[in-house]
Amino acid sequence: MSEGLRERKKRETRLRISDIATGLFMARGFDNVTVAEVARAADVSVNTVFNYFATKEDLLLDRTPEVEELLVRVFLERGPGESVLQAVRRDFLEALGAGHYRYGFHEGGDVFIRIIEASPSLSARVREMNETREHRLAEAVADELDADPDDLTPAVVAAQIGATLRTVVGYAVRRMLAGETVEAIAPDLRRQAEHAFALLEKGIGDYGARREGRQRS
Amino acid sequence: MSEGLRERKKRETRLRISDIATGLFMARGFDNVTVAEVARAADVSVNTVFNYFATKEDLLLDRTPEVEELLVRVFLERGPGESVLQAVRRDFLEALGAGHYRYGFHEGGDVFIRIIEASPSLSARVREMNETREHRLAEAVADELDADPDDLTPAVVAAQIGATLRTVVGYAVRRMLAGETVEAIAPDLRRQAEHAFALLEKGIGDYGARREGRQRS
DNA sequence: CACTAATTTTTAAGTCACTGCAAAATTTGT
DNA sequence: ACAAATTTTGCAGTGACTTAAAAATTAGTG
Repeated sequence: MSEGLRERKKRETRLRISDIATGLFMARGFDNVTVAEVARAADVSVNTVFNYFATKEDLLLDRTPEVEELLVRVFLERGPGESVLQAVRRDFLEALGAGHYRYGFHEGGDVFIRIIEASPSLSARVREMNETREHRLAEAVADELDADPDDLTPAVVAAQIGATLRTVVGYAVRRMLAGETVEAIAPDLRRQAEHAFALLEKGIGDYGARREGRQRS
Repeated sequence: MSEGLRERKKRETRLRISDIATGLFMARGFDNVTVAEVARAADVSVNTVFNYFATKEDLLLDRTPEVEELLVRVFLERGPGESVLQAVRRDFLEALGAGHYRYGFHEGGDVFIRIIEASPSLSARVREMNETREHRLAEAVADELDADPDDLTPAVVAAQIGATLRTVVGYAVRRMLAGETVEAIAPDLRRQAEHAFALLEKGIGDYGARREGRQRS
């Protein structure tokens, strides 16, 4: 009784709609494709589309939950003695080195970036995503360090880390929009990231560092 | 030949629409008021409303340009030896002390905050505003220090300052939504701001400090 | 004042995301 | 095979926003 016909069909339909929508968006841009077209191409009614996806933006940005939890995960899985900032920087650089570009959403290359950058509503969505990503991190940090509810430090640190990350990613985005590949940018990007995080680290110090002999993972 | 009838009427009409819209939004919330209602109350057609304001959000957030240039102005007018961060912090604390709450948009008290917080599209607009505010600051800093185009430092610093500011303001907003007045929050807010900026300062140091004998204002 | 050009306002018709609801189709368990 | 639960669809909105052309207003000139 792992999965009934109903569940399977739902999963398939959802995936089909999302895939077809993404394809159309890539081919013609987000704002030049209507939900009705997506529905027609996926052979469902418009209402069914909205049954699976709350907004048109969700058709493309379906993995936002993962992105929003990314920093929390990195924080919770950080090594002994590693500070919040150290963990994020390490994970970012690892991702960069491994070619897994999880910080620029999607491994699809610059196609997604172009779609998002060209659409105001998608850009707005990404900003929202960044915000909640920082809020989640702040929560997690405050929680694990059981900080005083009136202590803004977790929120400040999370926001500053998020700001740094966004700036560095923004740099990469700009160069990718100019036509360069991730591989071509990587060395510069690494340098910029190290510099940007260093700028922040001297201020944050070891705040949030997990104490030795108390680590989780 | 200071101002013809036509210009005066335009100015008046624009102001009337904006004022009436703001009044309606305050009374019944942003999403419970249609543009058609605003138009009817202002005794113009819907198209005239859109003639003056590009979006419904602009009916309320009409002063965004000022907010977006705020940090640039503070930066450009900073005193001798004062760093970017020092200037922003000083201006923020001055505003707080003087009761001029220009960092929490509008002196109207918590009413605006409530309207904005209750409306997703307005919140999105505020996020966008914050972003361009940081971009403007980054531009101005890079410009005045004539930084290398590949130097991310101005952008990183601007983003981190913006993040800090947003966090502190967010703290105030939360307490105001809980019913407290600005005056009641002020002391805590001051302390939090000093702490948050201190957190950042140790990392930023004197970056962006105007060199002695070279100031502008 | 009269008359024309420029500008603003309105009217009308439409697009598109998204909602609510009831009917129809499908799946499930028995 | 039948009834209950669930999913899909059709239909009729709502509301922000666009476009284009007609109508009203204002400006400038003789």
